Amino acid sequence: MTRPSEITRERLLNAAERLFADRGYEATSVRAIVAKARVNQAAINYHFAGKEGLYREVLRIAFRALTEHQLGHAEEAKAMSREKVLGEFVRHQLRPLLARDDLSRHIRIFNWEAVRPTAVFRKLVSEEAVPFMGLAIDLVRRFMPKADQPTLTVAAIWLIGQCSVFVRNREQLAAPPASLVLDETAVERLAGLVSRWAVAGLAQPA
Amino acid sequence: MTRPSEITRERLLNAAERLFADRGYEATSVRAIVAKARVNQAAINYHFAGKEGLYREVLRIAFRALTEHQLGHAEEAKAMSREKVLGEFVRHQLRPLLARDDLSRHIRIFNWEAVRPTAVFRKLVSEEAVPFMGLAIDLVRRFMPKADQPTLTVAAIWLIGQCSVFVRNREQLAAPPASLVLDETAVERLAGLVSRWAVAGLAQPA
DNA sequence: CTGGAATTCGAACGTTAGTTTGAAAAATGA
DNA sequence: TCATTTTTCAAACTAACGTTCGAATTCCAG
Repeated sequence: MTRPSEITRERLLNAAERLFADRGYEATSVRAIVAKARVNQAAINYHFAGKEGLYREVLRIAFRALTEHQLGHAEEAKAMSREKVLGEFVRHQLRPLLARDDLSRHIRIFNWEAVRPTAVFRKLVSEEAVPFMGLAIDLVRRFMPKADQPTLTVAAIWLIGQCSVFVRNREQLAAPPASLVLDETAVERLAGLVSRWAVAGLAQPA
Repeated sequence: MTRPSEITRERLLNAAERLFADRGYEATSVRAIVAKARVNQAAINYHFAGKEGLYREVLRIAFRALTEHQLGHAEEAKAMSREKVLGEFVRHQLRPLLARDDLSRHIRIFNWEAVRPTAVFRKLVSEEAVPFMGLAIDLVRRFMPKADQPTLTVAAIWLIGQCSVFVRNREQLAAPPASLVLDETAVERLAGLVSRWAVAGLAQPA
């Protein structure tokens, strides 16, 4: 195999990521992707052996980017106070409320998967989610050192959920009756509130 | 208008609710609904003026059922301790983890809407969610009587999110790496944990 | 009964879906 | 440069989608 032209591949991945994040896998058509990527209709089948193959590749990229970002700060976190680490964790989780960047797109793709997981996603998570869960468990363990493993697992998921409810329902929360304003200062204040509540919950006497 | 035959309507609503809950609006085909309901292909258009009209009706029914259940206990809740009310609230929210009943289906339909809200859903929520939000705000107010309205709103959403992360990700949490067991005793224990954490978070000194 | 409205039915409509095809074009290594 | 491979392209394919249609049937008040 000679050196292939990667431009088409890259354009497809970029366009597909945005469309999958916005509309989910099913509602995104191959024609919409190739139009946005400005490549030929048959390009997806040629480069990814079909729509599903393209989606698998997008999922892989999103997952790697997300966990790498989290795991990248694992070392320096050990030197910080547990409250500080938790605050950073919460702030990072709430970031998609503000920006419509890569991180936000990746999380939105996973939101779709939370409703009805695809087979390819299930496989990906079971293979690659272990280190990320380990990170969250290490964090909550600093608040409840005597808890057993199942409780720590539940606590880690619970912590993640503190933020995801705001991220996931962002659109509805901005509308009545909640009418949340989600500018920079509001998100900062929100991060502070959630952090304090989470700390109080985790740090309580057993 | 003479007395119409309601059987077809009822069968359509029942079949559609199940399919919408399982696959979401887009991925559910009209042909799948009429096959499950064992009625004619054209029945949806005749009775509901199209797929969207049927979905609107399903949403209305689900929303009414969900909020009526919550609002039905509003009166007796006033006489209970705030911790007891919150415990009941959490337990009720976690119920879909166990049973695949009406409640579970309704929540799954709303989960789909959380990812990409349809216009009809947005309208429904903005019109009918006010009393439910008021209920949750009343509950958290008993823990933070001095908080202002925006903080109460955030706290109410936060409380709802304590449970929804488990409900929404039920399928993934049962698989590795979390590997949560979700039988009756486990859910009961989970409800206890979440309740205590939520109480600790809300009741902390400002 | 019976006549008119309500409802059901099977077939077809026009569109869009994902994929396949084979020729044209571009890129590559000798 | 040239022979070969890799990549692009426009067009067409089959299948499924939501909806429409007119005839057939069922229902019910008079």
